[in-house]
Amino acid sequence: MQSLKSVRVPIPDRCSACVARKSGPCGRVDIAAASEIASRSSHSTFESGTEVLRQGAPTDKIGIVISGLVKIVMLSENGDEHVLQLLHAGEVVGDPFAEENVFTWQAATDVELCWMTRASFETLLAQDPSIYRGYLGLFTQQLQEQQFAVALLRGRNTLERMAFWLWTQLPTDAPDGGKDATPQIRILLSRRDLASLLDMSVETLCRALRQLDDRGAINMLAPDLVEVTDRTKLRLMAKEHDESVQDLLSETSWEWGARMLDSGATDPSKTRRPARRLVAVPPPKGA
Amino acid sequence: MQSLKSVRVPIPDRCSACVARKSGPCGRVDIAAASEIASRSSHSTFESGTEVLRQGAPTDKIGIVISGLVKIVMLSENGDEHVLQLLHAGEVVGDPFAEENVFTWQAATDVELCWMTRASFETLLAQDPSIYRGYLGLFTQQLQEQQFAVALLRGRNTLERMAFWLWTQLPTDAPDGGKDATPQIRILLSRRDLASLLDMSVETLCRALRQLDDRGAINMLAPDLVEVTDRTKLRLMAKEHDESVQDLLSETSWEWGARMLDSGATDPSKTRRPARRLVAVPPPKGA
DNA sequence: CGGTATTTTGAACTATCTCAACTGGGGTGG
DNA sequence: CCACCCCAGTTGAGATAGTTCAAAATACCG
Repeated sequence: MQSLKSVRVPIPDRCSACVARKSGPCGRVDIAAASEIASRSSHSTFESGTEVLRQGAPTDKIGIVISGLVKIVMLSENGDEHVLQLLHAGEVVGDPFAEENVFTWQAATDVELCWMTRASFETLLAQDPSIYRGYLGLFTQQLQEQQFAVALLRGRNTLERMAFWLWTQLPTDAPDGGKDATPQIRILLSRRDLASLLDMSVETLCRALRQLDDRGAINMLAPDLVEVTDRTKLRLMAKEHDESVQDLLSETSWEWGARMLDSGATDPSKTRRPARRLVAVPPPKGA
Repeated sequence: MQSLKSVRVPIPDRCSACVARKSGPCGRVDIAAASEIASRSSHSTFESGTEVLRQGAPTDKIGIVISGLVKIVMLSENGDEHVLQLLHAGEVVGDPFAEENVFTWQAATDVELCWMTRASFETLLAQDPSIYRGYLGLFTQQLQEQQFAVALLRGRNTLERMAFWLWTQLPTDAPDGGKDATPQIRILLSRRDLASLLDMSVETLCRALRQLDDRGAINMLAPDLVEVTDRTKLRLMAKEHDESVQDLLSETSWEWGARMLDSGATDPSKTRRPARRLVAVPPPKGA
């Protein structure tokens, strides 16, 4: 609806600088398709806290995050909400293959989105096969992120989850540039949202942060600004032994296959949840 | 490698009775493609507890469950395992789009699988576009199941999770056939696996079952056989108010869009985890 | 049948939640 | 400009769901 009247023009201004061309789906399709997308999409903004798509509503459109943070929320019958996942710039809002939204998408900060109707999307998909590939990638990514969200919660206590989350928020770049520089993390989410994402109460979240501070892993400069004073300590407190995982997480790209957790020690003797103890050494009873 | 030498023969015996033709991916492709699949695939069996695909290993093949139960397991560094999901007949083992397996797949019972190398699979995909569609469906399904697994754990205490899981295991058919017949559920999983799936300790799992029995929702006929004496009570104890959800879960089909939880009451005032309280009524302090 | 593995029960312990009170910044209006 | 309120964040203390450890009961299996 903007000022685009031509068909198959070169990519319009709106898109040329867009994140979706770099890391998002638009970067994976050819020029013609990209300009098709451009002509069928439009931008809009949402204030922090606003509902973007509602659970149970028919899936009539999908969007790409241009800026800000979108949270995926599950509403339960009794009216409370569980934040399941966060979406960053370049990621997709809505589930294009479902008939009805399974979850609610809400703006976690002020958000700018690029919209497309589902009908347009499907037409496009039928027209241009190059989009298929981008699509599969899209899906792979969503699946992986969900898997990651699960991995975040399973087998870690509150402190570990907090540490782990901070660990994932660390800027990925600087093993060389700022080796001993202490990186800072700005927490965009409210305590409530973050607590919900990490599946703990707000109070416990505070205490976890405090403890990380007390133990010297971080330094709280302001409620929403954390300085990571000891990367290694943070990683250890996150029960994260594999240095490489954090890098993986920051790649929001289509490429990141399914590497992720690696290791390999498969002790076939125990499948359990708690994982408080390092390894279950059967107590040498008789001896 | 079996005794198939012809190309494009009609579907071989091995496939004609296969579950994958009904509910699985093979049912969604045309005859030619199906026979291609048949010629490129082969069966094998795994004993209960055996590893089918290993976390971290390159994704060289994928499979379809013919019979038995396969569990998706996440291994953590410290050596313990978390069961994330179960796969039934007709569902897909392995992640065809990832370079490396993110998780481990293990036989939860004795299992029969239909294998195909990833290379074969990709060739096939390139050859026959009808497969694409089935594939997207496949992915959608996997995504949804993961979402469901999350929904299972979030916002429910141990008893509710136990009840909810049993609820999902109820046979879907009988609103008419066996209205007041008390359905029985055979628990194929070991206590340990089930506990891990539901993210609780084995002991807590036992106690939850006991409590469901004591309160009259179920009747434990044997450790692995549960009789559901009161469907409604079970549903209520599962904090599941929507009657239809259970049906959805049993549809292992490609069709099941993204219906699932519905309701709609969005109280924008609270985003939290615990959900013990029904609705957060702000205490009328002054009045 | 005896031995081993699984499931179940019991009782102490603890991580996390809940409730309640306190803090501090930011706006508003007098 | 100050007094006030309001809200998000923080801290404290008691309550509790769920874990852990240990032991008994039951099922499984050659």
